[in-house]
Amino acid sequence: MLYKGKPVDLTPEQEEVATMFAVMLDTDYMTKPKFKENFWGDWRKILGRNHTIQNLDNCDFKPIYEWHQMEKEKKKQMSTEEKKALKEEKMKLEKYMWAIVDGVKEKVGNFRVEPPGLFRGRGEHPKMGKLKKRIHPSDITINIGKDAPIPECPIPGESWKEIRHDNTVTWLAYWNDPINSKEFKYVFLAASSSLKGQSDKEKYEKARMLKGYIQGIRNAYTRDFGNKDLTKRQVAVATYLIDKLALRAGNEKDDDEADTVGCCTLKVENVEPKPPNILKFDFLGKDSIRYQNEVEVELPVFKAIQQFRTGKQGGDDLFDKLDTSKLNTHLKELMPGLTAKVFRTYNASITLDDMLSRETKGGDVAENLVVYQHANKEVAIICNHQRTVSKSHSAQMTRLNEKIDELKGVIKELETDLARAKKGKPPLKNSDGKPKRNLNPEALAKKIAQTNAKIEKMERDKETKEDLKTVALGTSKINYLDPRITVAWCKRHEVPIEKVFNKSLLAKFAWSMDVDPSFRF
DNA sequence: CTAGGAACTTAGTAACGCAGTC
DNA sequence: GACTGCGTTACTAAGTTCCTAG
Repeated sequence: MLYKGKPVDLTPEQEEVATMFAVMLDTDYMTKPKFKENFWGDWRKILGRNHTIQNLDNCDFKPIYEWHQMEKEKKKQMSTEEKKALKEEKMKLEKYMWAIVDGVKEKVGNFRVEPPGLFRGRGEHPKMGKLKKRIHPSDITINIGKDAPIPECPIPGESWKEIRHDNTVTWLAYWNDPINSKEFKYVFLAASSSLKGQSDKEKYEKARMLKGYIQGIRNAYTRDFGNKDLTKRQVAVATYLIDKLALRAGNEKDDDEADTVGCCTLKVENVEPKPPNILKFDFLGKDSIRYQNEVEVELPVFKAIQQFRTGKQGGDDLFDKLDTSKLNTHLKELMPGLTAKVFRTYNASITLDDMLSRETKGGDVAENLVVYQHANKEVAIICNHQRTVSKSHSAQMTRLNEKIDELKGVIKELETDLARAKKGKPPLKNSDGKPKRNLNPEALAKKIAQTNAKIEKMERDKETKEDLKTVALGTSKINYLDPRITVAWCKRHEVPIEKVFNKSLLAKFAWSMDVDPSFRF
C-alpha cells in the first residue's frame, strides 16, 4: 500500500490526511479511476467537514495522484488474456443473477452488495465524507423459500446473519445501511420481473382510477380554499399544489439528512406571493434539485397562502397543521387507495396521452417521434426532472455550428456554379486548384436543395439538443408514463416500439405490449 | 394520535460499451 | 488501433407509503 512507509516528512495535518487516504485506498471503490477525478475537488470539503484540519493547502496529494496514474496505466496495458480473465471472473457471479420465484426463473436486480468507500450524498449532506464500511456476510439476512437450498456463502469461513422464509415480502436479502444503521438496503428482483411488472401495472391502474374522481376532488378542494377550519383550508391548498404542480408529498426529515422539502414541508421562504395572483416557488426538492417556478393561481389560493404566511418566520412551515400522513388520510377518503404520489403519475400520463392525441398529425416516423419527444419533454418539465449539462455540451454545439457553416459555404459555391452553368460556363476550380465535374443546372439545383435540407435538419437537431440539455427524459419514461399509452400510440401510427423503448424498457414493460391500439389513459 | 420500523418506488449520474471516425 | 460521441446499464441515494406499538 502506498503509505506503508512514509514517503516524506509530513506535518501532523498532512499525516492525518495521509492516514485517511491510506484507509481509503484499501477499499474497492478507490480502485475505480473515475472516483479520483470526480471526487478530487470534494476532498477538501469532505475532510474539512469531518476533521479538525484547518488548512489543507500544503498537503501532499501528489503520491496519491501518482498511485492512481499507475493503476490506470496497469489496466491499459493489461493483456487481452488478463482482460478476458477479469470478465470471466465477473461471469462467475452470474449464478447469483437469478432467483426461482414460484417456479419461474426471474432476474435479480442488485445482487452485489455495495462496496466500501466514502459517502458523498447529494447536495449539502451532513454525513458527507463518512467512511462507508465494508458489508460482510454476517451483516446479511437472506429471504428464501422454506425448502430452498441456502445460497452458499462466498467468503470462506464466514456465514449469513440470518435465513428467513417470509413470503409476504418481495426482498431476497437485506442489510443495515452502514451510513445510517437505522435504515436498510435490500436486494429486490429486477424491473423486468413479473412481480415488479404486476405492481407497476397496479400503479397505473390506480392513476387511471383517479381520472374518474379528479373532477369531484378538484371541486371539493376548490370549495375548501375558503373553509373556516384552518386544517381543512391547508389540506385543500396542499392538494391543489400537488395536483397542479405535481409536487411530492414532502415527509419530515431528520437533521442528519440534506435539508430538502416537498409540499407538506414547504417553508414560508419557499413560496413568495406576488400580487395579484402569482406564486413564486423556489426550493430544493428530492436529490437537492432546485425547483423554481412562477405560477398564476386562483385568487382564493393566493389569499390562503398569504394568510398561511402571516406571523411566521421564513424558515417556518407554510403548512403548519399538515403532514403527509394527515394529507394521505384525507385523500383516502376521496378515493380508495389515493395518496399524494398518485397525482404525479396521473398528471404525467394524462399529459402524454393528451399531447400525443392532439399533436400527432399523421406524418412519417421521424415526425411522429418528434411529437413524442415533445410530449415527453413537457412531462419531464412538469415533474422537474433535471440533469446536469454534460461537460462536452458547449464543444458539441460549437462543432455543430462549424458543420453548419461549412455546409453554408458549400451552398455558396454551388450557387456560383449554378449561375455559371446557366450561362454555359464551366464551374470554378476547387480551392486546391483541381477542376470540378461539369454538372448541368438541374443537377446543381438538386444538390443545393439537398444541402439546404441537410442544414435545416442540423439546425433542428441543434435546437433540440440545446433545449434538452438540462431536461432528463428518462425518469418519466421509466416511472411515470403508462407504457400502454406509448404502445397503443405506436400501433396506431405505425411507429416501431423499439424507436421509443430501448431493450430494458421493453423488458420492463413486457406486460403492456399486447394492449389494444385504441387504448387511451 | 405519534414515532419509528419496514418495504417499496423514484432519481441522478458514473461507468461501460458500441458504432462511427480519423 | 486509438479516439470520441452517445446511448445504456449499474449503482445507490433519496424519496413515499404502510403498519404497528405505545
